[in-house]
Amino acid sequence: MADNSATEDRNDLPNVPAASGGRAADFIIDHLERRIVSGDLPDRAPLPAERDLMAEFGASRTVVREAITALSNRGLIESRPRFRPIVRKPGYDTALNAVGGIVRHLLGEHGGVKNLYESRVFLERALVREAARSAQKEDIQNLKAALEANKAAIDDSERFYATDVAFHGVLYRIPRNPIFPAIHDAYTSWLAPHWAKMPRSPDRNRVNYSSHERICNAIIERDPEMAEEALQNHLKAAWEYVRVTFDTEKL
Amino acid sequence: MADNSATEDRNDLPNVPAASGGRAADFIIDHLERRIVSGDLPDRAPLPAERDLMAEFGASRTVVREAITALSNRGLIESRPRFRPIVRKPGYDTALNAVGGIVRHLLGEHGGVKNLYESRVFLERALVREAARSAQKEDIQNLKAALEANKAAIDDSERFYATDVAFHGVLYRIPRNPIFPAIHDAYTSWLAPHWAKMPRSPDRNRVNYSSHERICNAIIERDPEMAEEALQNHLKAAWEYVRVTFDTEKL
DNA sequence: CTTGTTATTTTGGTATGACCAAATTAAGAG
DNA sequence: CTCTTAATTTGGTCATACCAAAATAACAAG
Repeated sequence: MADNSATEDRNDLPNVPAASGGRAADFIIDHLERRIVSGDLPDRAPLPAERDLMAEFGASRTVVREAITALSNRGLIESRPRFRPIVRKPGYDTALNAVGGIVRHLLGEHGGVKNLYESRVFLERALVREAARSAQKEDIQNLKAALEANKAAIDDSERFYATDVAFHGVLYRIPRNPIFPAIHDAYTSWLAPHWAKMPRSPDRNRVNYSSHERICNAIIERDPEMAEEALQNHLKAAWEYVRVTFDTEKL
Repeated sequence: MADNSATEDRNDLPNVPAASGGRAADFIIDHLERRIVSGDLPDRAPLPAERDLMAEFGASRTVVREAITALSNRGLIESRPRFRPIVRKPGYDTALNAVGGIVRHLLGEHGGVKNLYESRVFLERALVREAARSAQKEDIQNLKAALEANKAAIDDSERFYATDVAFHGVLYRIPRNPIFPAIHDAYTSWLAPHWAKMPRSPDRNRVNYSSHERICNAIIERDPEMAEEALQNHLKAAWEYVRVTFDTEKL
């Protein structure tokens, strides 16, 4: 029943005005985007079926489909191959996640990994400095707890890695700016493939743990300079370990 | 002439194996992605026509099109409405550019702008500190030049803004890590809409200029502490000016 | 032979309608 | 009330057709 009316509707109800420029999909994209961020389409809710959307917008499936893939690529919806797309309200993590693909490529060339890692060192140096300057009781608490967990995992390299990441994660949470934890997640996920190839051992873990301890102490003693130096040494040492895992190529 | 052969070909030449999972477009996406990063499809070259691509991959236009939009959303190709898509070899800038859409939304809610701005302040504090510690002659030179240009533009608020941005940009280039300039571009473009609404005047410019001068001097004198403080004051003052432009909403 | 104009042909944007296979849901058996 | 099994949605893909804007070829004028 909607078949013949479609061609007619276009003249009467320009539901999808060929918005700015001429792409009809853009209109749908915009509209859905708005409905998602406004919460009208709740997080984790399934997106309306494509056929429903084409009815709602008076557009062809082609266009609806295009809109959906666009939203998907932007991280606003999550679409597994044959399943109904799921609405994903964007967060800082989603944003950084969206660039994952490109970053992965960038890491493949030049000093990609090195650049990324150095930026991380740079940021964390500032973070520990900030921590030493203004960490709250709660932060110190978290730091100590993370350190403790780290210590307890020295003999289990896999668990050690997790607690290692968690320890650094505490640092990113101290400024209480949600952007930083998101960045931390991005760093760990992007660098993970390389870190995975790094040789691990209880011995090595012990060294890392003591570095963490040093950093933690410097923060507790409110010594930014020492904290920064401790962290820099820590990460520089770590770099030497990963570097060898891909020295076959350009470093 | 190609009409009837199409259906036949599918049985003989499965050019597009329903790759991993089931999305045919993924295959094309992967393939093109590879050809782009490998330089086979040179930067700024026009992408082959959709009809050619469907011939090459033995896929329908629908699929080819989907692949193209995906690549476009990932920032690997640039597609203006009715024009031939242009290949864009991804750089760090492309990556950050790809998240622009999401970020713009995040800025709309909560303390979005504040979070972003604070992260910027945080980063730049570290940058000036680093500059004071290890700026090279060339960097100082650039800094001075940028400062000079900034001074000369005090009476032209528009040009002043440009030179202001440029001055800060020099800071991001000092660590010689291409990630930082990209971040700078991202910051300025994301915050631009708010900055544009900020009241400007030669008086205000003069104040900003002298802040820049103070920062520059601290760097030249190799005083990280002073440089950091000068920058922090500078950006904090700027914040007060932008804050009023959107105090109607939640700050 | 360059430059400006006007047909032609490409090419991107959109719409239809049709299939298939996997998902989802409804119906029926145990 | 659970477990199967049919019936129906729904996403993925294809083929085809049109239109309008772009790109290009053809051609006229200076």
